[in-house]
Amino acid sequence: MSTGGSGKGALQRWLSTGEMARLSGTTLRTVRFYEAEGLITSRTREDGTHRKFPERELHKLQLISDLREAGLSLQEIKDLIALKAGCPNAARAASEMTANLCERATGIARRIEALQRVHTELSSFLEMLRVCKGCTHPQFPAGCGECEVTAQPGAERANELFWKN
Amino acid sequence: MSTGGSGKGALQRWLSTGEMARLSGTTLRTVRFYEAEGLITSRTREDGTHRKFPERELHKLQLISDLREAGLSLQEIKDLIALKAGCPNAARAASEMTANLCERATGIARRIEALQRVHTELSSFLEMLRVCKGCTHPQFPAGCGECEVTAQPGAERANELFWKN
DNA sequence: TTGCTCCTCACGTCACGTGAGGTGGC
DNA sequence: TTGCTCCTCACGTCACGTGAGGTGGC
Repeated sequence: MSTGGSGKGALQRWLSTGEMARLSGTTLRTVRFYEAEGLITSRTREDGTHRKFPERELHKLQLISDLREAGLSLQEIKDLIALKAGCPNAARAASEMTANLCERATGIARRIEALQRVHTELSSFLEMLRVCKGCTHPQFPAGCGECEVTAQPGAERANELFWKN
Repeated sequence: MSTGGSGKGALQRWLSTGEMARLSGTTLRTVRFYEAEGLITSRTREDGTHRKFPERELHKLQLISDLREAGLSLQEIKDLIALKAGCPNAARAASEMTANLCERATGIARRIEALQRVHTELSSFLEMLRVCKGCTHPQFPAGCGECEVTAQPGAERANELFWKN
């Protein structure tokens, strides 16, 4: 891991492509792809072939990765990054960014609620399966649909999909 | 919306492709694609061309859609659906299903935490933007990196990506 | 005749995955 | 010589999106 001086005498850490991937939980391919798409930037090393990234690019990569998981497309992320430069002054940029990010935040909140519902449903279904683990009825697997155990409340959809056949 | 008798005299509702899409928050294309992939099943109507789905298939579609949002691939969902049929008895099926779903539930819980972190970070950034809306400094946009307002704790990554330039 | 909903190909797209084949320092 | 990490094409994949062109009842 190489270090070098930067402004104000702070230690500037340079990260390799592999370090970027590991520290962000992504892959080599993703790091290179995002660089090619202009989402993060690198300087080529002395050898002229290996990339080196300043630590700031790692933070950007981490947030981009999180936003992708939150459902934003790369184009939407690019648009957000370009938003400030397209505004004539700070007030305008701040209010446009606010409007856009408020929508995103609402979308993410909805997504969180949806995931919590799935998690709850899977938990109910797992609760039912605890009973099924001790099941010795000979009508398995065809008769499970008629079994009273599968009436576990909150697990209806999981039962339809995974258990009733 | 057509109805017809089924066993036990219960009303059997049949849903069109469009109704399936609307009620599950997916698209016509997705409904047809999942049917082609064997994830849901339909009967062809009297006219021989339009699909009709029993209500049970809607519930399956809804859960499949939720699981997709939760990060599972269609292959992983197919494997879960096929799991029971590949087991010799109920106890075995229940414990294999439990092991698999516990992993999924943990993954979903991790995903929820990740989304909550992004949401918190965006909220901190939005908090900062409230100050920026009243900004009249002439150094916009290049000087924002040196502005003390951008030191808002918890919004470091969002600042790097969207604001400091 | 217009409008609505459904249909079947079939090519396009997005965000990477996955080899193939090669380099460079310990 | 082996092993590790990095590299550049370039084709493949997954889960649909998106027209093109057509049907059928109000």
